[in-house]
Amino acid sequence: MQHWLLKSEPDEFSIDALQRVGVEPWGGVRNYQARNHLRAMRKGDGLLFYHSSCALPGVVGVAKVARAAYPDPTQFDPDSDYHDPKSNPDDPRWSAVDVAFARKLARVIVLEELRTHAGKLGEFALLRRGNRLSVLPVSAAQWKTILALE
DNA sequence: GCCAACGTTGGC
DNA sequence: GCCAACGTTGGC
Repeated sequence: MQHWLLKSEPDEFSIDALQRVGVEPWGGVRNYQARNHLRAMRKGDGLLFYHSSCALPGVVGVAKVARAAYPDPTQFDPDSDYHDPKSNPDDPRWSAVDVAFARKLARVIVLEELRTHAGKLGEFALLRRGNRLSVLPVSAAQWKTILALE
């Protein structure tokens, strides 16, 4: 099983919102590196759910990949904010996956706390300066370390 | 609201 | 293919 971290702005879509709907299509990603991570996901992969651009940025829950990558329908929807007129329907540029709620953490593991464990976490894209990717790979060791903080 | 990081765009 | 301009992200 592989592991990933998904960022979401809680004002847009929070862990509570994911809990309510159960399964959510994860689309609208318009960055090639993040897209490639989506495409590498397999059904059953573990996901850390991270709240960004908020008062307490940090890991708030665990989710799973419910469906591997498929063409993101929003790229072909002229009414969508994520519409991409340059995407070719015969070779879609953007992908989505389905994300299933697993559980909320007992407490928020805030970014600040993760930084204090930078040594144990090793090379971790989330802790790098200027990190702007919304989908990041997480190693098995990092997964274990982060959840052990809970 | 500020600012650093950095991806994308478009002129040349 | 280079590079300046611009837009977006996200922590603070």
